[in-house]
Amino acid sequence: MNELSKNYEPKSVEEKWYRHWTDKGYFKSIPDERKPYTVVIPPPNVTGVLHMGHTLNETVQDVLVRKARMSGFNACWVPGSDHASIATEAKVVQMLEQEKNITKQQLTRESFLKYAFEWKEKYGGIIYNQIRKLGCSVDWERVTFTMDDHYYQGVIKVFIDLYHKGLIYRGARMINWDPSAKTALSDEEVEHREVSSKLYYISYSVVDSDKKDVVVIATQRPETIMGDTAVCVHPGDPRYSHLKGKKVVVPLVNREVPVIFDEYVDPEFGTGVLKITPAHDVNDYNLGLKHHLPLIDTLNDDGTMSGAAQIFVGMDRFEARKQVIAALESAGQITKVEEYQTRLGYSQRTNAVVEPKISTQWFVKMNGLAGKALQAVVNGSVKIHPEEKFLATYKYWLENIKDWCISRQLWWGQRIPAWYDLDGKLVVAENEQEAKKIYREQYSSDPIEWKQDEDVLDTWFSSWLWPIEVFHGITKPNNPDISYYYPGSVLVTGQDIIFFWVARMIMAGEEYRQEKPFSDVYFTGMVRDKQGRKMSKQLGNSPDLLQLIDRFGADAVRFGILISAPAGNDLLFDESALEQGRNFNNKIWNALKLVKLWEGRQSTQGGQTSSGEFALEWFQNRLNQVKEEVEDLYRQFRLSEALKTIYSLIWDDFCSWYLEWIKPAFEQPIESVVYEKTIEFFTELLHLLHPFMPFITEEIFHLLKIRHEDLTVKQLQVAGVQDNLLLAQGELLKQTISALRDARTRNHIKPKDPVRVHLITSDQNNYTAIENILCKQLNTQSLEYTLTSIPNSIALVVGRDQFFMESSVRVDTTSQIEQLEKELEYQKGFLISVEKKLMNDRFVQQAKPEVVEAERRKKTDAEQKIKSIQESLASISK
RNA sequence: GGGAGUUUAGCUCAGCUGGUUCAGAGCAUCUGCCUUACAAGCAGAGGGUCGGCGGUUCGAACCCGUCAACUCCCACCA
Repeated sequence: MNELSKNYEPKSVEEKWYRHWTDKGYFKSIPDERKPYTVVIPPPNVTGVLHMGHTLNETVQDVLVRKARMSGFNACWVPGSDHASIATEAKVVQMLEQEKNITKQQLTRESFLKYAFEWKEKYGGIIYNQIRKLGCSVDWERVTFTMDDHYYQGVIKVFIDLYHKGLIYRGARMINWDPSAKTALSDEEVEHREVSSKLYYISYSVVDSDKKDVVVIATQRPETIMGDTAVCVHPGDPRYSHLKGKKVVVPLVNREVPVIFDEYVDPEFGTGVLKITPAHDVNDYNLGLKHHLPLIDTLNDDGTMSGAAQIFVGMDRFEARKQVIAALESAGQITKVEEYQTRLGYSQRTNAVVEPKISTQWFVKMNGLAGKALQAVVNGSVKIHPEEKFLATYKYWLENIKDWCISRQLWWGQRIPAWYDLDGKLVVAENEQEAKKIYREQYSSDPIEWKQDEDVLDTWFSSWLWPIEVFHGITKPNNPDISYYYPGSVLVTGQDIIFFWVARMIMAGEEYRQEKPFSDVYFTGMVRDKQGRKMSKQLGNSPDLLQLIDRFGADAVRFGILISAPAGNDLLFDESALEQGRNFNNKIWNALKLVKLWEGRQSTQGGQTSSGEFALEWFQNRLNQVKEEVEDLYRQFRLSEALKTIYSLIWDDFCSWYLEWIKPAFEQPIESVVYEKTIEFFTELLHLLHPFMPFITEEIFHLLKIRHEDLTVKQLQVAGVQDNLLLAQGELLKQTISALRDARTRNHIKPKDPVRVHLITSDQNNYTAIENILCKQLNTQSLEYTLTSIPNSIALVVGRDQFFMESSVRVDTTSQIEQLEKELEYQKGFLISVEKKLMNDRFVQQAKPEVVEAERRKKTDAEQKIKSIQESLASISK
């Protein structure tokens, strides 16, 4: 036997096994006669590196996929990455400015895209390397990027299809404008945050009034007054009834605008007068439509004041606000300023304050699509975990959905396949030639100043096809892969993208495959730091995954993140969980070292047969029990529970109890039956743990003995039946050992000090099988049965039996009496409560028979125990 | 304004369809151990009236009501 290192060293092990697995093609999947288990990775954005949220998601997926693979499924996990249009474009622009001093305006579309693809290669590579280091069993031959040629074509195809179905339209609407990225955003890309602001009261003078009459309006955004085209009051507001038919003058620009009346206005708020800026507020826009007001767009695309504003042209809107306030103040037109809490919309990607703006964009009609996606979840065809938490949210969103703005004024993404002529006549087609052909057919002439739409599609307009197009299901709807792998099994993702992505994938699935994209959705929570804060670069609390793997090993990282992650709840990331994982690795490693000591040192006839037998049978049953529990936990997607269960089976039951029970004395041989069985148990434990910690389990699997197979693809055996009596006996044995050890500690008897153990029991047979184990664990020569109590000994009661521990160390009976009395009191109280129950007729009649039976057992048990304790007490007091 | 969730040991959380030998785990704390697998360890211990109040029930951490605190999501009141 070669020397095993003191501690487990993950680095070389992990590298070695990952290469071996991929060399053997274990993670590769092709359709066959087995049932598929399909998982598509939520493609990480190619904007950077994986963070802890990804780590959690990938780990969960890998556990499920590996478990499925070992359970006989044809497991297929598709890796990939997302072009993340706006996020990546913003990063590339930033990089170009900082590193190369190039602005986007200086570049052509083509040269910009070249830089963007270089970026994608670099960061995509980093991400894939991280996935690999983490041990994810993805099929590397299926790597997909959302801008791959086929994928690009698929997206275009869907756009054209929806356009022809009348589900995509183009029009001028009020949209969310990101002045930093200079693009439209969907509603979902806007994050609302509470901020302190001020409410300014501004007086507008009334035209043609005899007296110098004014109306005062309240606004948070004084800089928009240049875009005012009316002021509005409630028709029933007596304070303003005299304004009917009047006009007021917008300050600074001195434009006359009408006073209009609408019940939308809340007379209670502010002064009860609302200024109307239809171009820069959704409500004002709607009122403007209703009352046929003109639009004055006072903002440029970059958020500076436009020529239409007349004043402060070219100045950023926030600076303009200050200037407007100053100007109004010096004109004496600000009557009051109030502190005000409000909610502002921020761009999810650039963090710029979003401006409502009228713009011509492309939209998807959502009603029909949403209905199907709602149905799929409501009728249980797609199951959400944890359901209770997300079902209501999901339903509400789909029932109140608005049309989806899908065009983005960016370069990085699928370019909208629409062509316009000089007059704006448009044709949607796969390519320019096709478009031209259609144009000629429609208008019987060649288009003049023919141009393709400059915009690209929202990233999510490509992501929603992910479960289909990774198998080329859009571009080749009848190919063997899509028919075999679709629909997928489970989608594992963060709850933050339930609307962005999950709901829309279900829509696309129903629309293009007439079937859900997956059966289960497992939502992971958000990973926060120890103090509950979000992980962010600014706080510096987002650890680097590769560094963590380097320090703790991939298995420990997987263990740590998973053990603290109950489904759907946020988890607080703490390195101590990773340490726990690393320690667990060592524990297993050391168990291996122990077992290896016995290699080649077996005897066929040992002296500990009966005990050995008990230990073997007990552990076999315990193993069966846990296997069943774990299987059930998998079904419920309660992975952290499953891991905890296996952890304690290995650490406590296997290492602390079983191995100690069968461990031969120093330098003594082990009985060969016991040895063989132990190897078998160990192997089964590794097998159980493998989905969670693949590297160390594979390594030890091979170190334990020569194998002709690999654990990664070894099929799991179903659990055998369990003998509950034997399991109970095992528990009693543990309890007895602990109680006697406790007595030792309390009486300051060192583990090395020999003791004599006597006991009074009504059933000596209970002890024959475990006698040797007990003696070994208690460091005593033998177990001596007695009928009477032993004076000057430590008396204690375990189960129903009385134990007496004799030692050369002087025994302090007071503490012993105290403890027994405490125990007695508890048992008496317990007995009373049980008796009360049993004397209650309603309980006896109404409770389930098993429950009543259990209570009866508890009663006799308690009575026995009380009797034993009393006897022990009497013997001590003597 | 609407909706959802959380509240159990010092900390982070388990506790499945209500049944006191289930109030539990990990970490932290304390005590004793370098006992030839493991000090990243071993053997023990302490610690909670399960957010407050009320109810249903023979019986509630678990069901219902209510109050309080916290968190998240959604929403166009300037």
